[in-house]
Amino acid sequence: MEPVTRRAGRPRSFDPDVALDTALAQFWEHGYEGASLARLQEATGLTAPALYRAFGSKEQLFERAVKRYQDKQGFALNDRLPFRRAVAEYLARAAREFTTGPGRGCMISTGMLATSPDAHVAAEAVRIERERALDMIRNRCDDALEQGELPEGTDTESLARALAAVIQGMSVQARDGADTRQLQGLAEAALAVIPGRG
Amino acid sequence: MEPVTRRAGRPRSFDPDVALDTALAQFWEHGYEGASLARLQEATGLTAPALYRAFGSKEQLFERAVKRYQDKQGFALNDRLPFRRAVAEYLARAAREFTTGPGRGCMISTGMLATSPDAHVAAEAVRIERERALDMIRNRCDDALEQGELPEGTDTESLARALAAVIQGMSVQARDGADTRQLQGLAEAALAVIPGRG
DNA sequence: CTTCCTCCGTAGTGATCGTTACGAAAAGGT
DNA sequence: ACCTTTTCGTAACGATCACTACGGAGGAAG
Repeated sequence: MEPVTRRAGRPRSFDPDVALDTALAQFWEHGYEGASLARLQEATGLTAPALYRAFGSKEQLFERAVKRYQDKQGFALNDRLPFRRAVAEYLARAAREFTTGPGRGCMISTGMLATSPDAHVAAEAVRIERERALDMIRNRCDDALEQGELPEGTDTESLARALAAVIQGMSVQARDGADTRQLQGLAEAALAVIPGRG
Repeated sequence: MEPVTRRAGRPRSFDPDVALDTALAQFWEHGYEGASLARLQEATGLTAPALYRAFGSKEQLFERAVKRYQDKQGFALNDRLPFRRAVAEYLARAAREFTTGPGRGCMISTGMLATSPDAHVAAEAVRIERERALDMIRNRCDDALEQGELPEGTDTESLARALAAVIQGMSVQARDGADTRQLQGLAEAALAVIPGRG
């Protein structure tokens, strides 16, 4: 009697968990469509049939990867901390983890961003436009600071990035089905990022 | 002499500007990769060679569409308004326009989100996770309100959406190359959305 | 009318997509 | 030894991708 009861049949020649982690990294970095099966095969060192036997389909592999991502990287607002502290830690952790690890950003928030090779030029085009929008916001913040509309010492770079993030988040939520009223409420709440009497 | 000097050769049988608007709507709704050439052909009523003669390539068509989007839908922070008012109008306009028109959301912020048919299941998977994350945040906000950590009458739904938007925006900016320090600054600025003595 | 230029759409191109049929190989059970 | 069960990888599958060669049609110029 073996310590591990092994069912009949030829044993697997690879560890599915390792393969899943590798696939997760690919999905995280390149998005769902950007992580083609060819890429997944090369990254995992497995053949297509091996992946399909282990995970069923690309969709199911992605769903498994999302679950795995939540288990490893996911985190919630700390219930034991005061609310403000909990949010602060939450955002600080995001700032760290979005810029380290296998992929950049959050796999849930931007896991469907196409970054396949042939979408590279198009992705660059919109990235540049986002940069220009951020510059526009930052310049307006600088002007406001100069005109005394913002408290002295205001970090306009961070304020501009926060405002840009609000817009970008509104766009994500609009895609997810949020209606005008919900986004309007979001916008009014987000207005509080502007420092000063208000 | 004609009022409009027309160059030699067979004239175009369609209006490129109309075709561009139609293509823009497709890109806006389905993203770059999701708007396949077959889809663009069906939407515009043009053949593939016609599109290529007029715009060069799919990439160039997309870049033209992005420019057109900026011309039509793009807007800046109003320089003539007080800063806070300008931001308020900016966000309010976003709330309206992200939920109306040809596509949902902002084409610049989320124009690369894959929504092609075969990515639908995967997109739904991460959408559900975003919903769960939003629920988690909203519940924590409700708890905070009950415990007196937030001012009475606080709109927890809007506060939760604003916090979720910050995370989603951080993810976008991380993908765009923002570093940990920049995101940390963003996070600290965004912390001001939490109402109450701070 | 002929020539020239441009646009027209049919009918393909090769590449890549996700997926799988199938025969060989490697284990357990009897 | 033999059968069963499962995994192995080769070699495809049809569909779709972005893209284009090419012969014909429609206008302007000589």
